[in-house]
Amino acid sequence: MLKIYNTLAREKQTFKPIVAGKVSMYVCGMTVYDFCHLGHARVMVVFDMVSRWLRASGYDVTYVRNITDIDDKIIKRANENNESIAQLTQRFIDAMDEDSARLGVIRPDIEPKATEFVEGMLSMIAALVEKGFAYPAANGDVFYAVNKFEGYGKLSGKSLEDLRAGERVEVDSFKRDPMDFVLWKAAKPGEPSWDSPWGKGRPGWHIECSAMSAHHLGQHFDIHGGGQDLQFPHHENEIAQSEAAHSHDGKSCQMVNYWMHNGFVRVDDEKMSKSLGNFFTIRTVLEQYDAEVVRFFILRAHYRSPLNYSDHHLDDAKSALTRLYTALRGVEVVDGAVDWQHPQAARFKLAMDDDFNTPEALAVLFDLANEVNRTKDVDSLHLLKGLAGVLGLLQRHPDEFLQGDVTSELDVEGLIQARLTAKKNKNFTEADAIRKQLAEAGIVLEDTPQGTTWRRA
RNA sequence: GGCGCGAUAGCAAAGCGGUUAUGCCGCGGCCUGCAAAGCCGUUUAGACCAGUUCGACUCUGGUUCGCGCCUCCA
Repeated sequence: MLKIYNTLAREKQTFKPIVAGKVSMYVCGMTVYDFCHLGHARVMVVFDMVSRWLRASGYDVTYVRNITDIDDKIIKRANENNESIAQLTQRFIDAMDEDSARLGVIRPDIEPKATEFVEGMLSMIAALVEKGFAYPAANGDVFYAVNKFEGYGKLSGKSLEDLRAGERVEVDSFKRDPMDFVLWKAAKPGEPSWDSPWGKGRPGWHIECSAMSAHHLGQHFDIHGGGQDLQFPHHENEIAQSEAAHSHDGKSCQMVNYWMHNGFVRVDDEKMSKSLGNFFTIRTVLEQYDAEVVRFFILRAHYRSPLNYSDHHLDDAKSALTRLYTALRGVEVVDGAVDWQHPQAARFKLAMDDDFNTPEALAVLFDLANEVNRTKDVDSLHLLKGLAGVLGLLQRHPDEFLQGDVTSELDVEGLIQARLTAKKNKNFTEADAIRKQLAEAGIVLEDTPQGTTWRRA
């Protein structure tokens, strides 16, 4: 039985889908004005893992991840670059697709773009105004009146009084309450805009997710995910918008049953973020590390824990993954269904069902690798590959992983043959010299009863 | 200031009220011409102070430290 830590309840809860056998899941995706960094990689990989596990558990999953393709930063960046907004966003959507594919992320079923849903947002804003949850201001903006929504703060555990007392509440004279947030922004000269009952403008950030999730998954759906930093205000505001807009006779209806938030990627114990400037883009990291190593690195920590990024940790992950691939080397693995009756598969399932405990699930993989290395047991071998596949790992040919990123000018096979000849002639000095030469090129030789193989260091 | 999360061996990271986590690194052994890989064994744990308990890394309270949200953020 799957248990999920629900931010809304602040505890693990048994997962019960709204419709038996089906799961509707919405995850907040990227604002596409720059390359994705490792923090984005974590969201993509974590919720990819979640959707894979739900599917492996037999659920029919509809996974929606949005693309924010209109906002202040996009407009600013497009102006700076002297390119159109459409050009800019498409460029970074393509880059994002490329990065996520390399990380082994299966594309979400639906990837709606904000600009394609402005109409839906406008009708939702209209409903909010009509029901008294929102008001047009004198400057042409439309604001959400937080004090009209009873449950405001229930996700993030904040109270309006505490929020108002905070030091960093923005002052905006057009708001009735400093905590009110914008649903519709009046267009400034030169900005892209859409017509609306309140004049030309563009949507606020939060409304897009409310409109798109309702359109694709309905007013009430199972799982909503995103980074921890979206908990407040973004997700709090989504709830306020959706539950108020969809309310009937003054009774609000629940938007989401399970809220999931993944932890941050950190650098030197600080959150990796754009504003701090301490971010590493996915593509930069992939210049140095195999994408599967990065995926493994992410899944190695529990999704809610902080994850420190450093070369040392990536090196460590690489060594660990090498161990798993080494166990698969030189043996035929026919892909087949996982036998969930197997004790180790049962252990894996128990771990994954416990709020997606991937570190424990990976420990099962290592125990299986040990079993394979010891006994060459075929069931363990298939299970190792099968279970790893559920996590999107270990699906390449071992040699591709173990030898893949070596680009050597040397004739590796020729040198291996020369060394074997030298060995046969007991000329160990020569044999060791060849091995040293290869080692300096980053190639490690391994003599086995079946012959000599090599891998990159 | 308000709210929340965390502190596990050299590094990373889980479960668990009593029994080997796991990976990397180190050490010893087996294997090997020597290595590598693998196998076997092994050294390093549970921030601090109380309490509950026959027994706590695991539960409770406090202290200290770290991090996050309260502003755009995955």
